[in-house]
Amino acid sequence: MNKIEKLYQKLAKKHGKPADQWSLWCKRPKTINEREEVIIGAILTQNTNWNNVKKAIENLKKANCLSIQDLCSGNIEELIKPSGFYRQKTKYLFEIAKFVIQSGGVEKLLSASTDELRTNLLKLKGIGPETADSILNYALDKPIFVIDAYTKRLVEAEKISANLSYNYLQKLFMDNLPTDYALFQDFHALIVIEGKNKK
DNA sequence: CACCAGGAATGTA
DNA sequence: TACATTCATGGT
Repeated sequence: MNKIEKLYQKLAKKHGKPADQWSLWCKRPKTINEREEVIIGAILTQNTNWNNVKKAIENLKKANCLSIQDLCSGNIEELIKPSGFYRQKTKYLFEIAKFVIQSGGVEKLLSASTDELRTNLLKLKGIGPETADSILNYALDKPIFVIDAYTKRLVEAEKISANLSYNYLQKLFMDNLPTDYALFQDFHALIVIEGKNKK
């Protein structure tokens, strides 16, 4: 067993099943609506505490705007204010909503080529590597490993690698794990839980 | 009151 | 390629 697999075993044993938001993000299978909620959450959580994102999602839900279609019909800017950066995030949400609709909906994206989809997502304003990969892995069940600030901190702390660049770490994790979207979902969730846990 | 959270775009050198 | 700055709210 390599270092990455050992790390997973360690975290899985320590934390068990992911809770909180992760109970939705790691749910299998997900409904279309749940997948859309994950996409929206992936934008809202950019550099933002999940606690604030929850408020924004709750507001969207109450206003019946928590879906790709309904997103476009409400006063999103007011609703998502608690998640911060609300003006840009409003634009970003419209961008991704338009993209999903023009692609034929989430169900179409489920059968799309991962590489091609990733390239197209990265062309959208407001979608960088982490958000693209969160959407691919958590919303669309694609076998792509998400790298974030917690992953980098943990890799550094565990002295697994000195190179902390996004692409390098993503390849490192994916090369040392079986290609399994569900494993990737759980593992990344555990990394974040571990990071929050020891602060 | 200061700091920062599961990023990304933009500008500068 | 490598940094610095900006975007904004709410928790600690």
